[in-house]
Amino acid sequence: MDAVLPDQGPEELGPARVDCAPGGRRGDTRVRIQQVALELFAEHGYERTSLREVAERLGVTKAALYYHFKSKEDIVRSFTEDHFSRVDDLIAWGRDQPPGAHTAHEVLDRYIAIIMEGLEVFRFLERNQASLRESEHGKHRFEQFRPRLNALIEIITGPDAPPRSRVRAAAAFFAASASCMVFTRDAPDEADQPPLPDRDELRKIVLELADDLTGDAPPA
Amino acid sequence: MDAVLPDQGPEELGPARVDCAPGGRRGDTRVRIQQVALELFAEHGYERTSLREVAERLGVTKAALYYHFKSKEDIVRSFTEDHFSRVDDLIAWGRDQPPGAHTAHEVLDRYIAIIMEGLEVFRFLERNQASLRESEHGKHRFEQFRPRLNALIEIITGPDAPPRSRVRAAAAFFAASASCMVFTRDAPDEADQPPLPDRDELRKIVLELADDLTGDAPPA
DNA sequence: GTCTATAGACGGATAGAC
DNA sequence: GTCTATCCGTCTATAGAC
Repeated sequence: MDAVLPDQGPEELGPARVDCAPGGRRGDTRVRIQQVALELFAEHGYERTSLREVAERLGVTKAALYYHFKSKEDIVRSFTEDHFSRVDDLIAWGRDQPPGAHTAHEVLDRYIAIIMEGLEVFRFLERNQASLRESEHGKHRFEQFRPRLNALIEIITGPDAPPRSRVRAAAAFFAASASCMVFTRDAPDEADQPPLPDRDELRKIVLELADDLTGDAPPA
Repeated sequence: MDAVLPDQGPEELGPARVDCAPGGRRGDTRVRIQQVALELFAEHGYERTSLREVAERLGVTKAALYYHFKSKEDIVRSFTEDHFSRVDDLIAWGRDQPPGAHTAHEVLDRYIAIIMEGLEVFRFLERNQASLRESEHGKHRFEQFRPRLNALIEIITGPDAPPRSRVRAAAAFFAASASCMVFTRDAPDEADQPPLPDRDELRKIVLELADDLTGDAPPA
């Protein structure tokens, strides 16, 4: 309902991930809610996960969640806005750079870094696109992928690029993010036959592949 | 609950799309339900779309839907199983071919054809991954993407391929399907600034890009 | 800061008339 | 084949005690 949200909790989620083992410190309830909610929303789906389940997993009641967050959507916003901010910052940075292959490479590299540091959030966004598209009264819930993708494409290709260049640039971002998701262990229980590359290797492979997509000459 | 589903309606959904203009023929209620449900599930999300909405859009009542389909999930199954069958057929075909670059190219080409002919279904699957992951009692609702992706990768790369090849093959499929989705008009209302390539051009661009990802030599 | 209790709405699904 | 009416479950969110 409200347009502005003036930071309504004790502390905000840090750089993408929080470094706390499942030990026993207190005062971190808000963060624990975010972690559990993100995990369940990504694994079982936003709509299919009730706040009762989140609360139970935390050993509290539903009502406790409403002390820390004003709604279910608000929990989502709390861990997605950081991710979107990073992409927005990247777009702003990219627009300030001199156009060319070097900037394109740098943007892809930083984009991949954002994805890999916020993998859980990205997984959630990917798998719940339909739930996040629009709120019940026609207003946008969260700013969408599309405008950001277009902005990133334009940084890579420059303005008024031919369709082929634009599609390939888009493909680079799709391939990069999807590859990071699929070739990273998701739930520990899944028995994937093929062995996964470690994260550094994966990152190198993905960056190379994205460069191949954006860097080459027009067709013969 | 039941494992087998012995075809429980008048006619089954034809090859991906049905050729009927919005005229006034009858006896097609089952197909109209599928079309409307698919459209709403893809646009607003599976969980967020109630059967009441589907029925209202069709000018019938909820109960009428239950004459044609035994549950909400069953509607989804009716238009997704055809899509998955096509992919499974492609996998079977690919395994019968002699391994090599030519087969890889053919598989990618046919995969892209499947995506582009069933774009609405694919859009639905993509945007509702979380809803389709598992049913409430731990059983798989629909066979998943992952095993099929692995099978396709192995056809492209051969068995025991190094991570780099596997990631690039996967990226080819991701990039191909996502590009088809994004560079095809979705809802007619959206005002996309950049002009879209026509479908034949898009298909050529996407196939070329997928070939680039799978076809080249190992790194220097 | 967390609890109990409940309001209030809406969902999927079914029974049975026509 | 479609309708009316309804059952029963679950959900988000809130009120108010401690």
